[in-house]
Amino acid sequence: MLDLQYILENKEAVAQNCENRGVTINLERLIELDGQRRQYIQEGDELRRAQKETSGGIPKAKDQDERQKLITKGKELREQISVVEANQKEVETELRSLQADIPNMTHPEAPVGKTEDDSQVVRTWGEKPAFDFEPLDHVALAEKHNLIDFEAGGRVAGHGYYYLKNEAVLLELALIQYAVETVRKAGFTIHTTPDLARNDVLEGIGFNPRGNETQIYSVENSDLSLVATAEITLGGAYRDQMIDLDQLPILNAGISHCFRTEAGAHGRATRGIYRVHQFTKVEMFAFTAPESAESDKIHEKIVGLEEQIFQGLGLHYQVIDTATGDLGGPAYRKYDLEAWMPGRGEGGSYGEVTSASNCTDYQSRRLGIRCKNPNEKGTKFVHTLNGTAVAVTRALIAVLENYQQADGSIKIPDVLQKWVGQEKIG
RNA sequence: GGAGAGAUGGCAGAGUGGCCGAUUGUGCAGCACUGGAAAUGCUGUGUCCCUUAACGGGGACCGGGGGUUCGAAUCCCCCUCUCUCCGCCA
Repeated sequence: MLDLQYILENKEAVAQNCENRGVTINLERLIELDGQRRQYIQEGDELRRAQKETSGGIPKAKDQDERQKLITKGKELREQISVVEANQKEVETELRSLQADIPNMTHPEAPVGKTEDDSQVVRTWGEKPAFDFEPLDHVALAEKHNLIDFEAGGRVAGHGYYYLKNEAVLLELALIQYAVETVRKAGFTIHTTPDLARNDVLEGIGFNPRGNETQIYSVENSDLSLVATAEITLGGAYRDQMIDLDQLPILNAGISHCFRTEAGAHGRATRGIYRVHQFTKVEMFAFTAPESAESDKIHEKIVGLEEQIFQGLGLHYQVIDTATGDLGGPAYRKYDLEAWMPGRGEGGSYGEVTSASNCTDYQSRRLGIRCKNPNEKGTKFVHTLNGTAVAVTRALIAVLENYQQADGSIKIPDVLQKWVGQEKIG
């Protein structure tokens, strides 16, 4: 969330930003509540001061009469304080809820626009493969080579679940190995992380574990949810921590399963494993010093690594600078890689394979992740960034569809062969 | 799952109802001493909120939440976490 003081001092900019992002917020109400809150704080502080004075005078009271008077006064003060505190709490609850609804500010260079179509292609790499035959989509390819069992997934867990089989399993493991090796060489510390997390961690990262539109599976009779990404666990790992400035940037990466309800996504193009309820992902997560220049630099590094991974796989992609209206709440700027998927839609189309967000201090403020500069007074919230190294299902689609051959076989990308242990499927 | 112990400032560690926002040690910063250092001495040393042009003033915070009391780090209840032992287990 944004800093309350910042919101109040930059009302116009915040309002304009919400407008650009297509988010409606009630700033007037927020300002009103802030005023009420200040008033209650002042009243409460004054009452507490009086209470201290009163109770402090009791041991020094010169006689029983004065003593009793002070005790009576203290009782009255206690009553008054509890009323003021209740009012303050009520106001703060509403205030915090409004505050949490305000999205992060936006990078000045991010393209302004309401929808996905306003996003900009920053650059492209590689070329669409030229087939002298009609390419199949990944579902047909998987069926042909016995790589994915959707029926069993449906029987066991329902629509949106699947079993990988045979070389698809080897490809999953190889993609993970390849991603892990790449980010590790780039200085990221690799982790496996919990697949569940506390709800307040989810909220701190910017996910809402409840409600009709939630993307999150929650565990009944607990305050835990299945994670939608290791971003949640990698970011949450430093909850309420103070990080030394000289330890930054911290570059972490994690392998996790990702669980998504995909509520509200029914009826959209969801053939095969493009949109599923569970997949495996290698995620990068960085904590940086709280300066935009610094987090911008790491943002470029993360996008660069994503590109390195997809270039290594030999997959044509475009880099998208996401438009304001399509940014999630925590993102200050977001780049997506969209790889070419020859079997997607009519005659192929680009499909999102990675996403890299700079969330500045939006997540760290709510998670309480701070750093201290020994040369300055006070503390600051660190900046956080996240990016996909490899989301297995999406990468798998791109590999299968781009590497299909005229003879019906599927070539294994060179960089994965050492882990898959063969050069082609079929 | 059962039994017990614990959670206090960067760290260590006192404190069992008012003299405690907190003794002390250590760490850190500054100053003195020194050719320089060590040692020593002195001074300072948290976070957050409200208020103020500023100096300053006020408030909250002893794992978290509630309660008792005129007054709580201290007493009571609930929760979380950590440690030890037992059980179970990949």
